[in-house]
Amino acid sequence: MPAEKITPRAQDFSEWYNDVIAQAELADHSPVRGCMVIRPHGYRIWELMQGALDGMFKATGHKNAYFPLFIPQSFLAKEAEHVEGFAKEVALVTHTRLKATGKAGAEAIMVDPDSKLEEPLVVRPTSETIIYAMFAKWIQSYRDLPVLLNQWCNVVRWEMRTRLFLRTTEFLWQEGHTAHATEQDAEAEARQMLGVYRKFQEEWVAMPVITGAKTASEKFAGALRTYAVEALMQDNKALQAGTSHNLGQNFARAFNVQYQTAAGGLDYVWNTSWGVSTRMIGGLIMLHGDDHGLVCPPMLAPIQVVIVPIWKSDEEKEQVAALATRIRAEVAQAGVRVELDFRDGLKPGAKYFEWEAKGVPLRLEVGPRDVAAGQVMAARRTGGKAPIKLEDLSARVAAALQEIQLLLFHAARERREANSLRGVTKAQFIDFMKGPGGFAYGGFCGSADCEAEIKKETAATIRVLPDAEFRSPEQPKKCMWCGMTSVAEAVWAQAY
RNA sequence: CGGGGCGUAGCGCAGUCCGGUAGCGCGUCUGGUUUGGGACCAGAAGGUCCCGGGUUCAAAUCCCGGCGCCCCGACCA
Repeated sequence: MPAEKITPRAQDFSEWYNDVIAQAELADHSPVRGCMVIRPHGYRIWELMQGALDGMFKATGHKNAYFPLFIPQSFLAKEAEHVEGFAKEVALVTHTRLKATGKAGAEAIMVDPDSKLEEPLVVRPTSETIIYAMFAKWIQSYRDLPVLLNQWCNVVRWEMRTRLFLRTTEFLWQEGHTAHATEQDAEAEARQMLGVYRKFQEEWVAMPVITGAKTASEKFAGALRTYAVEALMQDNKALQAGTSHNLGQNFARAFNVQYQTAAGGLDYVWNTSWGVSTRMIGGLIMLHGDDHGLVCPPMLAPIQVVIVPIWKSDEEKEQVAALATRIRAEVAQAGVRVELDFRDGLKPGAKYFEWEAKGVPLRLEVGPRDVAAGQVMAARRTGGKAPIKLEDLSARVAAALQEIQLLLFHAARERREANSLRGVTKAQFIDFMKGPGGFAYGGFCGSADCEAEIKKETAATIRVLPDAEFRSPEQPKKCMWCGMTSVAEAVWAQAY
């Protein structure tokens, strides 16, 4: 049965979101403020994301490495914009020991004042500084370039307000860091990785994205230019699902990452950094979920197919078990992540609801009638139920999964387009942001003041200055807000 | 950090205004009957009522002070 899509833009959406996470057993709030416990089912989604992305990074010539969790406080101070961007949200290690006080309860232990560090250590909010400090040691010659590294790790940002997956105090991510001889090389790398993110999100997450550049006020602290992929959620708020930065020579100067050029001169390297995080899981939930719970795109579904056996008598149970076991083996053999739910004492309907809440894309029901007819009943999480003949079962299952994957992508893209408004005027823009919301395309004068005023009045920000492919056929001449000459088309939305 | 809501059994909640035996639903356990869209009957287990003080013969309930969680705002991936 096709589920009604959830109510957009209400507080209901937040409640629904938390409920999906709970019902699907993805994550929990931890006893530590703002932190998240990712449960096995949720973590499996992350592992699948990691596997896919890691393969794409390696295919583009990158290698994995690991850098420390702790960064000397002084490192953070070396790049002026970077300090400003992160200083107000870092966790610090200032002491290295506790000591017993002899008192009872919570006071039984205290920070040992004698263990105070001379220089506090910052728990990494991102690793540019420590990585470029190392690059300075590793890079001497143009022959050492490019350096193309990635690391999978956790980072900590002490945000005021948190939300499972979307903005947690600690989160898991991947951060790529590269060094290049020329600006062109760095620009090409930043662009290439943005393309990798786009491909991953479209093909794996079934998440249509808009690519483009951030304005000065939205760019990464310390970057020359920031590019981003932006998606539209079902409540018509935008989610920044990944970023790629051309850092220019800003960090190279701050950390003295110099190399000898082929011509014999000395020059600073050009850096890029790029990252995606567990936030993408939040995006997946908000993009595809419905009133029945999570809808996992097959490519990232921890369980792609669940087999639910149905029986009455012992004799039927035996026959059904034989068939269910056989088809599990057959489907698993074809590389599909499949689970056979043979729990006794639960009615089939109860199992359906449970697996739907967990987002399993395809359910195969196997009962006495199917045994007799030489078929199984296949119910799609996206709606529709039809028998599948046992011949070619695994091929048909694979085809169904592929269709579901594509259907999710196309449905999401249609929703995005239906909630996009092009060539907006100021009045339309205000109504749009007060009302349904979505992506608003319009002319932008390039002024940060104008940008700030729009944000203040409508809570909308420029998500990207879209790449050519996403721009409107007719380019705006005037800023939709102030009426001055437009320097670029911009896409606005209220955002997570 | 500002505004709002909340904290009682594993989960969801009632009880708090107006102090007087700790309750309900779901889940769990036992037994039986069930099983093609959330099963039913019978029985059972399960609690520092967030923490610390105070008032009172008596506090989940009233008073004071903490802590934590959720939602909205500012900030952010």
